[in-house]
Amino acid sequence: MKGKVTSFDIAHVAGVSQSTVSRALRGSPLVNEETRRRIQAAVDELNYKVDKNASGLRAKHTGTLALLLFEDPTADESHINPFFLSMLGSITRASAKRGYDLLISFQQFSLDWHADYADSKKADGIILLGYGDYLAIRDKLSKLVAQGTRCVRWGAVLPDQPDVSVGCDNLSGGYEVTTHLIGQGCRRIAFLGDASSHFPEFFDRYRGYVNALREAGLEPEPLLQVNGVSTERSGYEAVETLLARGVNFDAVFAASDLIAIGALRALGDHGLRVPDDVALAGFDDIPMASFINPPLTTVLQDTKLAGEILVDNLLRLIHGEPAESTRLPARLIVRRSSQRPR
Amino acid sequence: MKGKVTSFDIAHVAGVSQSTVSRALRGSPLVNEETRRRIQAAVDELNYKVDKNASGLRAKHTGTLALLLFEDPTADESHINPFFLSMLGSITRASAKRGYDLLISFQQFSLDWHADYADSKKADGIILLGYGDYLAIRDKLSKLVAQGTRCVRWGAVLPDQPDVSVGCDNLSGGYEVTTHLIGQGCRRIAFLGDASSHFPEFFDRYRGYVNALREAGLEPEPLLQVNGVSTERSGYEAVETLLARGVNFDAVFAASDLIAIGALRALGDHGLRVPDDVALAGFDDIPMASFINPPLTTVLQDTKLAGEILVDNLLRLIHGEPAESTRLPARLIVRRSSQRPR
DNA sequence: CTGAAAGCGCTTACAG
DNA sequence: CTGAAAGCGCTTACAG
Repeated sequence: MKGKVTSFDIAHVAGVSQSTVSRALRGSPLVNEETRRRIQAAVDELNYKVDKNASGLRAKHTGTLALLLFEDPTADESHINPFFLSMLGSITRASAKRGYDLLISFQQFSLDWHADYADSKKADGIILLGYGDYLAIRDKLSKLVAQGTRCVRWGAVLPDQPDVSVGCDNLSGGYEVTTHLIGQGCRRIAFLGDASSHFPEFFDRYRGYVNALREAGLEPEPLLQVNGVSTERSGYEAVETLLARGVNFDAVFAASDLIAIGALRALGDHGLRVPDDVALAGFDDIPMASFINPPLTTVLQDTKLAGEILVDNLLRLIHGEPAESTRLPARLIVRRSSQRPR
Repeated sequence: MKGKVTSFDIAHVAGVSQSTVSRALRGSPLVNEETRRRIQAAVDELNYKVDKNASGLRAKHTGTLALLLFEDPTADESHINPFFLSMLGSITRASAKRGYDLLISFQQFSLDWHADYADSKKADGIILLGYGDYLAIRDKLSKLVAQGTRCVRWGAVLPDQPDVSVGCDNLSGGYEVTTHLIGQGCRRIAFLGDASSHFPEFFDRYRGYVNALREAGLEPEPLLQVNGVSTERSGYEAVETLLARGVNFDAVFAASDLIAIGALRALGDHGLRVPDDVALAGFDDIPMASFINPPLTTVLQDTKLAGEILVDNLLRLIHGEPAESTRLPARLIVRRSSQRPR
């Protein structure tokens, strides 16, 4: 077909200079209303679109945001954590609403993800999303920020972090779940999930759990905590570890819903009924949580709000404005899995 | 900080011309091994990345693919169909593996999605994904293809379609589900989902259902078919419609798992047990399908393979090679929801 | 195998 | 309010 239509073609049709076309299209106030109208007419007629590469090259910004979804390498490759999937949906909508495109990329946690995006001018800023070893990426984060890369992270809000993050109030979430389990009469509550500063979100949930126990006059037992990442398999194995230890427990607080779902299976396979023999609770409120049997008690994180704040903070950074890390409220959702017979 | 590092900086450090740097980086065979090594060293040292905007502008391609996920406007806004989410995951991985970035965009079905992407040179080609009224977008598809836009679609493979698509064998999927239900002793099988050429995937599933019925000497009854889109709400309402019609049924074949899940709830709310009173089957095998109670009989579509073929076909189109529409096998997964007591 | 040079389509000072 | 012109950082004929 005929060559691509450029701003020069528009200029020709509208009887103005190319500079004026560019100004009009960028919404500059310096353009006469009548002129603007003529240009718009030509644009519509020729179905013209600004070439993003050219404008990006010249103006040094791209109008796109990059979402790096990094996954724990131990996770099952074929399924993405549903929780991140809903974050992804909400981030996509939030950026679209603000006129930005979203580039998405799945990263193995181990790879050199930091250099990839903003550096090559594909995006104006990046959003980091995923579970993983925080301590392992901390230095990269610092370097990124020092280099002037605009980035925001979904995850724990820590006192001395180098970057801007948005996360949920994991501490109070963990506290509420545990308090609820105690209220159901549980006294020996296991915690399934890593509990170290490598995984600060899980750690905060764990600390909330410890706080609740202590408040009720209970002491946390090391044998009741089993490390694990956010996968069903990990949850399944954690329960088997617990069982192999021969320790008694009347409730399981899983650090994520995926862990809880795996735990539920393992409990069932070992003849333990939920909630009759063991009360169970998770964290995240993924869509599946309300569909499993019994429906899972868990903690809802507001992904819609999170996506919007993440994008807003990133845009603020891009525009050179200050942005603050934000901790979103966590809301306990009680379902059947934790309701003990009285 | 110091200005951005460009290919000229690399040329300077490596002691060659900028053209040679560009050639080396693009993998041209015209570059001496030793020269290439020097250039690579300089690239590593300065942490240089090719500017995508500049290369895209010059070379007229972007190295990115766009994924347009369009949703039925009637669908619940906050949740994306889990099936498309897994397609999204597999498409993302497939494009990454082939060195392309993925731009994603959620479109309201009604909007002017066709013009948005390839036109503005943001992507080399687009992938269309989503349920929706096929007849309504057909003209747009034709126009797109006529304009020379490279695009592939996930969906029904139709005899006279203007574009290249990849879909599953919905006809045989529908046939197998229905045959299975008949094998369980069901004789009055309801079909929940639109059955018209507006929704060719559902329609093919319906036609498979009809074929299976006829083969068994049963005649499809209009009263046993209820229109609906792929949402839980729609499934819930479809069952209520069925009940309101006062028609007898001993099985429900839902055109998608989401519909089946809604139907399951409605059946339960009306005191009907699955599978004892009514056998139930869905389509898609979303992750939830195996977690609900009872686990759902459904049809598995291989999303991993689908994503790869979609991307491969699109790249073929981009490179000016011919690409063929592909129909993927559908596999019946029998779970408890359809197993009638004998 | 390598270099000098044109040009991709914009944006944005600069000069009216 | 508008135009002429420079230049963003590459790729790719063209000429050795």
